[in-house]
Amino acid sequence: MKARSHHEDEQHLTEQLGATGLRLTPQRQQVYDVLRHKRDHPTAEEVFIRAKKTMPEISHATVYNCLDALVKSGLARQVTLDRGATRYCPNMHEHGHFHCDACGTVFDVDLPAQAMPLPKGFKAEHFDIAIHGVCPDCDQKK
Amino acid sequence: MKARSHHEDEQHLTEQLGATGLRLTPQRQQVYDVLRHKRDHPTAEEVFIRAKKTMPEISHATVYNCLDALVKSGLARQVTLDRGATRYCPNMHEHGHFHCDACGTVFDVDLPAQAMPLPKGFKAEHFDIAIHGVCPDCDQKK
DNA sequence: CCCGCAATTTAGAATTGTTCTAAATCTTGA
DNA sequence: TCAAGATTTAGAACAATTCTAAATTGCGGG
Repeated sequence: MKARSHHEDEQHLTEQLGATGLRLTPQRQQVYDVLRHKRDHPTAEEVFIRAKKTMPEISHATVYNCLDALVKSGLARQVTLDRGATRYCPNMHEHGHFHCDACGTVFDVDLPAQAMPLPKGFKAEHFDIAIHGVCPDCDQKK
Repeated sequence: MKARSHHEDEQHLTEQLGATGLRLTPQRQQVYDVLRHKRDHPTAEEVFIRAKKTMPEISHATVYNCLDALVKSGLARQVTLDRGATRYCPNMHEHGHFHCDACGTVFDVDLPAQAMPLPKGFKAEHFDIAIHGVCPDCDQKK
């Protein structure tokens, strides 16, 4: 994981958002910071709660707006598992998500960069790989 | 796709449910029939509407219960894409789901049976592969 | 064959997650 | 400085799912 200075970070955000026709606002900065600060795949609600700690006036709708903006600009990914709330992940490196059925934790897992062969004519834009199972910790505790 | 007689079908259902400690009820049969009849990855709501055509008294909660029962027993799979409602798929053959961003259709796509290497200690139970892109039809129309 | 228990279903309320609305605020470029 | 467009806000509205308590069903034992 390459570290990035605050300034570089801001510039990166501005660029990526700009390319999608969006602005960098304090709220979007804040939501992005929340995602980067604790990469535990929080739900929109969790992001809302964390963001409020340093930006108490931020609203629910804004968090959804910001998350959507980040996703559209390629700064974050949605992670959907089961029927629960959608989670968000700022790791844009190619990876999948391992969900531990015992403790609920979601882990990023590297994937072999393999071409996924699709039937003729299908144009893939994006892959989402979710794996369900038991993580090492929970497996041992059994 | 191997055809199955109604009788064989019922026996298969009874067995699979039984192995999970569940009974085969008329409602579960009906929900399963709905899934098998039109394999377009319906949401719980859509299953509810279709099931009511031949079983008008069936309730919302029962449809969720039946779908859960089928999933637990390995007779159907959940398909979660984006933030929308969860969809259901009676195809238990190993496959992934291609979602066309243009027309919204969900296609079953065969996957190469490849071992997905996981970090040490992780025990995988189940893989879910979702692919976003454009289907051949929509790609041509552009 | 009937009984009682546990599983299941039911209607509807409650909860949770997400989107919408209209008004206020902020930017940006002319 | 101003107008136009983007963004944020609070709260209502909507959608998806789960819960609840009561009624029904169906199997195993007597």
